[in-house]
Amino acid sequence: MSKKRDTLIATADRLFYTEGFAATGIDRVVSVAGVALGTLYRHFDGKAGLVVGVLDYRETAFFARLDETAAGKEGRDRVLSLFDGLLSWAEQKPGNENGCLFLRAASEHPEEPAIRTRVLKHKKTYLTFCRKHLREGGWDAAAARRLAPRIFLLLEGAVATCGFLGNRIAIKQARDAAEDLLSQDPSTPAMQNRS
Amino acid sequence: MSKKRDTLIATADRLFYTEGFAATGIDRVVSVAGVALGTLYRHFDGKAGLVVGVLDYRETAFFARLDETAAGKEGRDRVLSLFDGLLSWAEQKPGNENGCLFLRAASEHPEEPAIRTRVLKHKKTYLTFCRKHLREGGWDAAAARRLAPRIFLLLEGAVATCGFLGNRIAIKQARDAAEDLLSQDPSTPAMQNRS
DNA sequence: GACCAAATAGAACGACCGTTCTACTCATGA
DNA sequence: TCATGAGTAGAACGGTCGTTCTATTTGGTC
Repeated sequence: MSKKRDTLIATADRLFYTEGFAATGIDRVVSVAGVALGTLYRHFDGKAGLVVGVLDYRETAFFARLDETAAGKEGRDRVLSLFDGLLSWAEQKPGNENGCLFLRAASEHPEEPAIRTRVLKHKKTYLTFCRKHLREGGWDAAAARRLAPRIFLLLEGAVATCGFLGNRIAIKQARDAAEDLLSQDPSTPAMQNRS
Repeated sequence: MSKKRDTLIATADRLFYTEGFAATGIDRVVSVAGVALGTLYRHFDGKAGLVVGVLDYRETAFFARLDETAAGKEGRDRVLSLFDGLLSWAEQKPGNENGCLFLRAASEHPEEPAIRTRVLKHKKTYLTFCRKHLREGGWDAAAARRLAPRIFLLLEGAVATCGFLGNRIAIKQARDAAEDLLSQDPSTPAMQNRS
């Protein structure tokens, strides 16, 4: 909508991720963004509102990237593409190995209901997103419901360990584990076709 | 060593974990601990020193718990006991679902070398710890080196998702995945015994 | 009893924080 | 033409932060 608003979100997103929420002052955000302080308060409900705005922006961009990477893939590849999309997202900018911004936002604002509920909503959406890709990959509803939390856990584990193992290795480990997990499960589409 | 020092660390550990590092002031720590401000500065090199002290304390307590849980277990159970130990650690106190304190410390102090190197050291120790348990469970050096990062990733993923799925479910998912992963690997001790 | 290290309370510091407010500019459209 | 809404610069606010310092008291140990 508003150009200034977009600039503020993009700037805050970058600063929050590289320097942390508490360590990034509101003055710093507006100064780097080249926007007046009053403008920020016109668009957002204080700093907490800005944080929520950043998370909204992140979520749509992230899931769009995953959908983009999954386009055209079928069967097991469609599920594994979640890891490929995550890798492309993580390598978007150098130094993108500081963990999940949503979890960091929640842990830095334990008493901010607006932020915590926003993070919870994101994780719920993420889990549903995994289940949807399993369905689209050929798994039935029951299998998708059973396997989705495992895929989700591997994705979250990959992000958490990126800072230590590096993006490439961490996500590859998770992807390989997911591959084993999918091919070993008795309800994989391949097995269903065989019977 | 010093009783006051221990009290400060235990108090800071609790406050840092439940409320975050930046949100927990030094005044708050000494007030809750019932210790004078000067005493804190006699024992620690400022707030950053206190953070490192807390991480040191956490690491020894955590690995001690894992070793305790692994005692007497053999083969695959010895490796899977890492997840049981993690669960018992997480359920030690109610509300212990706020992610890994080490990763949170690193992400809240991006420009504090003492803290970041301490966190890096911890994760390296953790990975080595996983490898050691694989060796003690009967895997050879090469297999342990190959499987350890995967076990590590599952453990980290479990901690990351505890806040969303709950301790019990998150750790169970990770444990089950590890079980599949170990039994599927061609170099498991059980397979070696069979040949 | 004298000594010394540890612990205490509390003030003071400079710096930064998030937020609010005022006064001014500027473009757009009725 | 002028009313309106968005943006700007900058001051001011009360508060909190981490750190340092002083002055005093405790608790053992020679």
